[in-house]
Amino acid sequence: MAHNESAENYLETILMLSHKRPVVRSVDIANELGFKKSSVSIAMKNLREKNHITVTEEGFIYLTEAGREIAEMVYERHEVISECLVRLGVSKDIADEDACRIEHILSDESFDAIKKALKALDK
Amino acid sequence: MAHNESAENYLETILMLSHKRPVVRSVDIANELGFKKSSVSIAMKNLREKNHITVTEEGFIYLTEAGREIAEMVYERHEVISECLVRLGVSKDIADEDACRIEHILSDESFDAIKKALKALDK
DNA sequence: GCTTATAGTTAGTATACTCTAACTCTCATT
DNA sequence: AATGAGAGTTAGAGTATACTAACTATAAGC
Repeated sequence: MAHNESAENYLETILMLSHKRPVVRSVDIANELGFKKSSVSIAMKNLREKNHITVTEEGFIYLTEAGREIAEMVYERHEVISECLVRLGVSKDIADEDACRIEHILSDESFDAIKKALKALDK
Repeated sequence: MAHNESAENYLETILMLSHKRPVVRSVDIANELGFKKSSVSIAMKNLREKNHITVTEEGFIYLTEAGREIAEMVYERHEVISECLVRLGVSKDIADEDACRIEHILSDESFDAIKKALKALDK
């Protein structure tokens, strides 16, 4: 993974918020992540320029195909890593915090290995 | 863990190199990490100011008590995380690379859980 | 003694990311 | 109409980290 940690995190947050609400605005992202709206504004500008999101006149934010792909990949990583830690006895909260950081830096190979191990446990 | 990722990495590298060679110099660290010597020079200055290393007149670098403690903690994390990934089927090289990044951001709780799980496997 | 290689330092640059502060725009209520 | 809340933007600052380029100092070889 390239070092788009910040961008990946924003995309993931947009995806998560879009599951919870009808529309997602900059201010919702700022609240969710605990960032200032100016920071989010700049981040959204960058995501727009990379064609990872589109923003309507009303300020509603939508993922593009490319953006959604990244967001869903990161989200899946989050779920798998968090689940793995919880299985090892880590509390849900801490597992989520750790997953939030690890999801961006883990190699594909390691991710696949963890995913496979979890699947094997489910059988 | 505070965000001393870079400093932690330098300390860990000094510890590793000190296992392989009689003395450790800035240039050895630069070669090991693939950084420019100017970057290492600045990093060593910071570590000196934090009393994590001492540097002799000849330019030999030694960990202080405080520095060694951090280095050994990070090193142990590296070993445990890498071992965990290898057990899941990840190649040694990739496991090492991933461990290098995860070791700085994993919570104590998750680290302990992984360590415990590995120990249980060894029995 | 002079040249070259090796090691270290410093100054200034670049990137990524977030922050504060100040501004605009729109809408609702008085 | 005027005030004020909510949302978004921009400019400028600050931190962390590594880089290039230019410099110093020391040691080795000719």
